[in-house]
Amino acid sequence: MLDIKLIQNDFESVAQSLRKKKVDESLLEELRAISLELKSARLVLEPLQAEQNSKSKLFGVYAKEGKDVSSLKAELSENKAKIADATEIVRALEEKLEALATIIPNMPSPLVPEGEDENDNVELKRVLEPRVFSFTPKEHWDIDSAQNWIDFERGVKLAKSRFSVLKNEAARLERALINYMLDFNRTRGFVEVAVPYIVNRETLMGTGQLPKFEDDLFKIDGEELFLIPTAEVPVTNLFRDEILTKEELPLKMTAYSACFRKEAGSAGKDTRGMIRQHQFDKVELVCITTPEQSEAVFEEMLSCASDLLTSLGLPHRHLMLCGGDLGFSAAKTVDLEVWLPGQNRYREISSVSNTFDFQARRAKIRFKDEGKNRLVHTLNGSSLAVGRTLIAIMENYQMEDGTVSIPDVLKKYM
RNA sequence: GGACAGAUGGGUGAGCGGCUGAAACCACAUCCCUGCUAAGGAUGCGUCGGGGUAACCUGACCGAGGGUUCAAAUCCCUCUCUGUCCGCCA
Repeated sequence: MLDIKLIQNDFESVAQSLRKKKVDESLLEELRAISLELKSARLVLEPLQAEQNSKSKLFGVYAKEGKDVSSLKAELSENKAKIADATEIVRALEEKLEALATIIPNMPSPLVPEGEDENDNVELKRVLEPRVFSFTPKEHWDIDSAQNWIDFERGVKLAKSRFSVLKNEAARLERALINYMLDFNRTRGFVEVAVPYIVNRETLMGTGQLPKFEDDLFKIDGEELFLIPTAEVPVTNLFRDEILTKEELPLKMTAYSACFRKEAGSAGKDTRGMIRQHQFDKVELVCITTPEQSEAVFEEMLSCASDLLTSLGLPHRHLMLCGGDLGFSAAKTVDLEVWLPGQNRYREISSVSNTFDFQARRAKIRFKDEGKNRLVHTLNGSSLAVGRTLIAIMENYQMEDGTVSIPDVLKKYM
């Protein structure tokens, strides 16, 4: 959620910033109008409440002293009706404000480049040279070994399209990758946590998936519960409604989880292979920091994910997302794209974002700083999407004879 | 799923329909003492918001939402969650 006060006091800078993200300015204008209306409506209500409070206290005193209270009682009853009207006005405005404030995305950081979509993202750097093949590398589903590793048809039989089954080395590689990534992150100071895969509405509001993106989530029938689209949701919300101490920050956490996404907007995209599934495994990084720490921690997370790819021998590049491609909650995002020789292109495998205080304001995560409560910054990043890492290994480590070799660092995990 | 009990500030935990935003203790912060010493003493200390340069004034909040009342943490209703016992089950 954006800072309503900032919208009231410095509308132009908020509007300017959100233009980068292609936000409809009329929404913002409306939000400001309602917030100001609400302010004046409260100015009507509160003196009435103050009057009611003080006179009700008097009532008690009079009654004890045996004085006549009938005229006072009449006044109070009359005032009570006024309060009811004023309260209704305030309540309705609060509801409107809430509805609007929760669907407006975060402001991009000033460092975020202008741009419409993914074509305007800015490449920051490339790490590792793609391997030169003496044969034409195949896409992962065409590699001979894959016939024995991934069963797409039976995944569909069990659930529906965009589900698959891993077998043999692929199943073991998946498990090895998860363990390797968690251990790697632990050496970088991230504390491992294991969290629920099903969460409630408040939790999803906290990180920004709700109310706007309910269509992207799998909802449990008959319950107000949803399958998590990423471990970012439960891990960040661990501290919802809490006031932390400055000393315990930054909190650096890592979690493995399965992730569930409806992929509502991507019909027909990546239908072949394992790139885009309804269920996938991911190891996530989540950090909670003071505003002063967040930029440095962002860099730590980014290098953690990038070094992980490097340690696996996977060529990749860093992309700074432009305003138009930035997610709802993010102020700044750097994507890591891994080289897929079979597809002959880079594909997203990790995304590291700083949301500044956007999620913290929604989730009410604060810390005590010299007696004052301040909002924390929250950051999240994948490290890495496990299924895509598996694909990347298959395509980058494929041999001419159709087998796949295993990166050295993973051998002890297999 | 059935029966009962409970939900109060960072924690434990009092709370009679008005004098309670809330005792006490712990934790924490600042200061004092250093002949009660792994101690003693003083003061401060909930959250969010409005007004004011400031001292300060003021509204809401005691799981959530309704209701009764001039007045509700306190009474009534609904819901959620937690605990205990029973049932079921990894």
